[in-house]
Amino acid sequence: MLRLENASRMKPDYTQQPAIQQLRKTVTAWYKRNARTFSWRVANPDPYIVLVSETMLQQTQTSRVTEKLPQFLALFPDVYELAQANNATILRAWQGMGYNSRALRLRDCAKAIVTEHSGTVPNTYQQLRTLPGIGDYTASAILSFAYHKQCVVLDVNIRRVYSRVMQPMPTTISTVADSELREFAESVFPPKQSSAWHQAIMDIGALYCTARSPKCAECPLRTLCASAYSMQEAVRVKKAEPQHKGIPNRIWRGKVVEYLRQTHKAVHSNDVLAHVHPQPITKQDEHWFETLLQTLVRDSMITINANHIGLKE
DNA sequence: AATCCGGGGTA
DNA sequence: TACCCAGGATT
Repeated sequence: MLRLENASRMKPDYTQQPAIQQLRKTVTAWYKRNARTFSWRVANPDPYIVLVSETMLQQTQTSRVTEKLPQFLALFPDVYELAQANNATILRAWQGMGYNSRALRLRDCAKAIVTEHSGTVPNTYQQLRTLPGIGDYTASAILSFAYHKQCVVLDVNIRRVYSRVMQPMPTTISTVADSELREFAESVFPPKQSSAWHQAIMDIGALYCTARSPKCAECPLRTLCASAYSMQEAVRVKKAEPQHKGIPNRIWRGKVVEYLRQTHKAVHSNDVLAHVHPQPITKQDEHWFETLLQTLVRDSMITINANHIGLKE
């Protein structure tokens, strides 16, 4: 009796087909009833909208994209409109999204799609990967979600869920190596269901199998998961990043761009500095700021003429 | 393989 | 306060 009880609680062996089938059945049934609803998650999405939404979703929570995507699409309803936008227009439309280089790459991507692909988002991995701003995840997401290609999709959520399900993870920050993850990923997603499957895993990763404090007790995969209830909560060691007065330089850059979004004419660099930086301002602060501005020039976000700064047109 | 790149929600 | 997030490009 005790032996039977233990046996029933044994974790599945995902090198065996019955375990795979069990996982597929559980995930699919859960998703059918509990899928999150998003404006970009529709039966046959416009590939252009998938391109825009997946770019926005890079390192960005769904809640923010929910708000910004409709506004962005109202300004740039198709790839041709987006391709024509200048830097300042794109950067203003990107307000509140963060990682502003994404916005410029997305516009450049639209340009390339218009000039090299007759305005149609490519439907092969190789073609997608040559486009600016499209890496492994976004290429796979477009193929799977927009074109219903049967490919593996790996993002931070899916990596985390797969790692925990397939092997006992000692801590909440532990993951399996990518090579092994891909092998597992290839074997688990059900035939013809790449799109729904990968979005289902992302939902479970976002709702239960979270990075910090996973909700194993409520997770639909708790009986099928090698790591359920058994992970030590841990935190990543983060390396130092370039900063000024305790604030990372990327945040200072963001402050400058945000200020220039609102000032529709060029502003003297001293005024920009005064608006983003606490007083008093030393010579060292001024030198640091000049270097910071040069990185924004380098990244095609601003232009400087006679010490007057504006978003790059 | 490391580093850089936003900014807001959350515990 | 610290940590996290549907990554990608560069070096």
